[in-house]
Amino acid sequence: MVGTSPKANSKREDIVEIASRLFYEQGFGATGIKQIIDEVGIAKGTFYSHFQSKEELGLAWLKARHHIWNQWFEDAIAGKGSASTQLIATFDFLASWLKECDYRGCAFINTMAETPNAANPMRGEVMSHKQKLHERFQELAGVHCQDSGEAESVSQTLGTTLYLLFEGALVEAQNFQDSWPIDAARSSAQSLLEN
Amino acid sequence: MVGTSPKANSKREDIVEIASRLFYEQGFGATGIKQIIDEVGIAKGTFYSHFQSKEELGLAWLKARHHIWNQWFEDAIAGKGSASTQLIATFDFLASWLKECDYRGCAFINTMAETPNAANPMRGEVMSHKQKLHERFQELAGVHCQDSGEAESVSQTLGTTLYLLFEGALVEAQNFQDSWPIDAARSSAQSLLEN
DNA sequence: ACTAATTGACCGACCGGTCGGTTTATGCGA
DNA sequence: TCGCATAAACCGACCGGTCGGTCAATTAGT
Repeated sequence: MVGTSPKANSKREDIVEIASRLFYEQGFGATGIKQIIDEVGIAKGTFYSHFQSKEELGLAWLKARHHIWNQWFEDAIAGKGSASTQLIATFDFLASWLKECDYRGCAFINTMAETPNAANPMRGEVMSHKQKLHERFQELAGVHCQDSGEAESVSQTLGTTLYLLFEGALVEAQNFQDSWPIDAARSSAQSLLEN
Repeated sequence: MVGTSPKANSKREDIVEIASRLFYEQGFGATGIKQIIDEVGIAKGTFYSHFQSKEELGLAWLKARHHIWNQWFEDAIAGKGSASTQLIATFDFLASWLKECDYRGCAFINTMAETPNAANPMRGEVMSHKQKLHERFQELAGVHCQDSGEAESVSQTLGTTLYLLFEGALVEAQNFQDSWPIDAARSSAQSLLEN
């Protein structure tokens, strides 16, 4: 065989895939290496031949999570018509995603919560992820303001406000284990978007 | 002496006080009993004569935190004039509090993040705290709407929107380790309050 | 036969929690 | 005021288990 037939996951990918699920469901700190290697079906030493440390695996998790989550986000708003329709669709996406994950919340926010040390590299991944999401909201708001003839300065403010509502709804849905905050945020967003 | 002169803290209060600081700064899961008793200056057995378990101490922490934080909140908005002025003052309070705690964020949100098990009693404390804060925002919004002759149905929506902005700003200030989200939320709130 | 990958026993440190023993405080009869 | 019994508070060694991480030995692939 040249190159292994059905392109099975590499062992490193297996580790990241399984660790990602456990880190998200249980938290990074609460998940031990033992559980990860048991579920992957490898020995401790094999794991440490792929990763220098648990933290390196944590970084790989967050990097992968960033891409997967962004994909979900973009898929959910793609081809939804106008920018304002897309912005509203982000709240529908939020509701269906959080319901599916049983209101476990955002991997990045949860990780930041258990990472008080400013020097922890995982913090950088959180900030970078949120930075890009914020920019995406501003981009969508920018298109909306162009569509409706608003000033550019307004779009910055609007994008940030919608982003804060999105994040607020996300964390409150987790706190209350219910989607009512998302419904409320969606309504607020609708009011903000109709001039 | 009748009743011990300067009314020194009871040992149980000492434990809660010190544990509260450590739980908040480092996280509940990341803080060990050992560190708590060392800093209080008591032995393990003494601790377990005051608390059945670490979780019971965690509950005592959150209950105490609820009262202390509410006090901060109320003190910061008391005597600020109209309800709309008070609502804006909540964002000023948010900014000064988060700066003071070095953007460690909300003890309840952080605890929820590291508590995926739905049966964990600490979750109830989080939900109860946030429920009351949400109600407080709705109450303030209700007064504002009365002042400005708005309908009652609007005040519910307004209170929830401001609450979501408040919480969103709180968690994003933590993510970015900066107060710009609070400034942005304050501006949004101001727009929402001037009809 | 040689190399690369994999193994799991093992390391010291720490986890939450228990328990038998010791110290300290109190009450009381004399 | 003293001696003593009782009880409450406190102590820290110790429990089994888990933590992240290492490494010499073994296996598998070529």
